Amino acid sequence: MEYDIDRTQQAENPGLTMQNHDLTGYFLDSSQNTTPPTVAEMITHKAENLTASERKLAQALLGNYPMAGLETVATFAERCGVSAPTVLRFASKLGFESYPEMQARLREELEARLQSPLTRSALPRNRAATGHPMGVLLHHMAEATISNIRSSLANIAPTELEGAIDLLADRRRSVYVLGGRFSSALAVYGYEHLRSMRADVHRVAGQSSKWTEDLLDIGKRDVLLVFDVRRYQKDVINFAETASEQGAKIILFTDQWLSPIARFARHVFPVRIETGTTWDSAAASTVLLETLLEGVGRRDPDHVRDRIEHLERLRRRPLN
Amino acid sequence: MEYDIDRTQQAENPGLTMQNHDLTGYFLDSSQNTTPPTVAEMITHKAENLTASERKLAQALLGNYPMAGLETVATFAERCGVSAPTVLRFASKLGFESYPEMQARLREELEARLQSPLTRSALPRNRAATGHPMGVLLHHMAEATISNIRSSLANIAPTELEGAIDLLADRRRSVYVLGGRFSSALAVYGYEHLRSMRADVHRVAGQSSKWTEDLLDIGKRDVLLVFDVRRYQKDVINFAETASEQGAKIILFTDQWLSPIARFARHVFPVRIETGTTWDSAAASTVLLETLLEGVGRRDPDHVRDRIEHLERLRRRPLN
DNA sequence: ATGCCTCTGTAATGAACGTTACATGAGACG
DNA sequence: CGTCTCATGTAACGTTCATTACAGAGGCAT
Repeated sequence: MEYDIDRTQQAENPGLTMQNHDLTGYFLDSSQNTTPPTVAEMITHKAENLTASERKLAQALLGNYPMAGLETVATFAERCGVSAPTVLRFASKLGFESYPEMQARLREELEARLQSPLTRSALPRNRAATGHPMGVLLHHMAEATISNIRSSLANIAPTELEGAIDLLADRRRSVYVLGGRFSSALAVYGYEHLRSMRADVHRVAGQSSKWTEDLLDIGKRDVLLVFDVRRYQKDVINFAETASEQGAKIILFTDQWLSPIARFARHVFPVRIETGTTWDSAAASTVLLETLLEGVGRRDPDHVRDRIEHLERLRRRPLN
Repeated sequence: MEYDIDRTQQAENPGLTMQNHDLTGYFLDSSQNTTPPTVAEMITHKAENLTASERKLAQALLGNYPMAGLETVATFAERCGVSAPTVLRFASKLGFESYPEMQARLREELEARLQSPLTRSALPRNRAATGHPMGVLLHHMAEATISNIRSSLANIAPTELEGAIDLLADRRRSVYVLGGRFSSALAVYGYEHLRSMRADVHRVAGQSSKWTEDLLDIGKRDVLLVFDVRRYQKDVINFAETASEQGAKIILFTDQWLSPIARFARHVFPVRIETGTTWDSAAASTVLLETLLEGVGRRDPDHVRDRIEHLERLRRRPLN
């Protein structure tokens, strides 16, 4: 949903430290060569300058890449029959400030590699099949999204879903729905459905300065359904935090790197959002939301049916 | 220099001490299963016995599997908003003697997965089999939606998509976005994206009596992007008809039975919306919309990039 | 409302870690 | 043969880690 200029997310490790949302550097150098070199590349690049012991380390790392480098200094050194300081000198010679920094880089590479097993392979396969570029795009988006849906929903614990349903189906609780810039569409969608199933559903919308008024009423019996994917929005986070402090139960839809709201949330649903294109996708989130809503509806089908019938009757008699 | 076979140095007591965590039933029923259960499976197995905080950890780990579990206790805890001891209790409840032991297991899984190049994403396979009703629902929704996406996008003519992209990417045209009750979420989503890519995008929203004011300005150079699925909304149809009479080009997202708007529309995108549940699904429409938006973005990537960069710069300088 | 019990965070502790300074050893060249 | 240099290991340091004990908080049944 948020524009993800930096499609290959290993560049700045989006979730761990969401420190700077500065994307200027990316734009300026314009070319597509923005991904930092992999550790493997760094090794081959520096290969000639390595000493004998360091070459042993290099070979071991490349041979069991990248897992060997994710172990402790002592273990890695022991495995290769060298001492700990040699490992540190090795890392430093590659250009890292510290050993943990090298590990962080290795982890990022690994994460990127694990995240898109299907996404990456989807595009090359069908290029021949449909000659038209738009046909290719259609197919790519379909497959990427399907991959996201599969892996997202497979990773949702049924009991977790059930817990969220319990909260939303509890008619004694008020429900507040909130989303960020792009995820507000999900908020709208969830709001309209909940509204058709139960009373006392509120949408937190408009200028964020007006949200404060909603905070007035949120108490410990209430539920906040909030959508927040990268890049996580400050105002949304603050709202959730305050609501949490006032005792509200929070249900969070976010991406796999977890919005900071996850800290206050009672139920967290991480969803895959990448499609290998410029923008992130809301499709998998939509499916999960629909699943959640369906679950809410099934909790008390009679009540929902009566309510919708009532609504239909009212619609037939217009106000003006 | 030789690799140490016994990589996990705590293997001195291979399993003697983990008797108290009862896994016997689990091991026995799975026939010739010689490989130890994955951590993911252990989580699923113990899901019901987990406390609220522990469930957050479980969700986070499954959502970013298995990298999240390879971080330090403190980091993992911080990300999920729980304390370090909770993480340790979580690991212990899963049946591990210590946190590093769980990490070792995760590493082994990862290593095994990396070695086979055609790694099927190991995760999605097992969840549907769990008898939990919510697990069944999740699986059903996922498969139904996937089927919708496949058949919807396969039936979209690439040239039709391209025509719509041409209209939306043409910056000389104004764009108006409109949706019905439930499809307004799609309208919001499309609006926000278009808005970030180009100027002169308008959302037709609020009370339908106020829509008339928008009609004042809509002329034959303009584009109406409208979402209308069953049950087709009278006010939306009327708006589209009038816009059409004033010469606006209409792009319609609808379901396979076609909203009446299809008769005035220049580009019609019918999407499957049925999932066999109480409500229709917007997921396939979302994917198609995202495809369309991606296409618009690619039409003039430099302009989009500059615009977003500008937006970022403005964001960094808040108004108040 | 009251008391019990489970869940959860705080704070302290010992161990393991990455890191550094320094000593030792091997090889190169005069 | 001596000395200089670079590679490497040893040992000690401060830091960060996982872990544990304990006390407070929150929910639930009575």
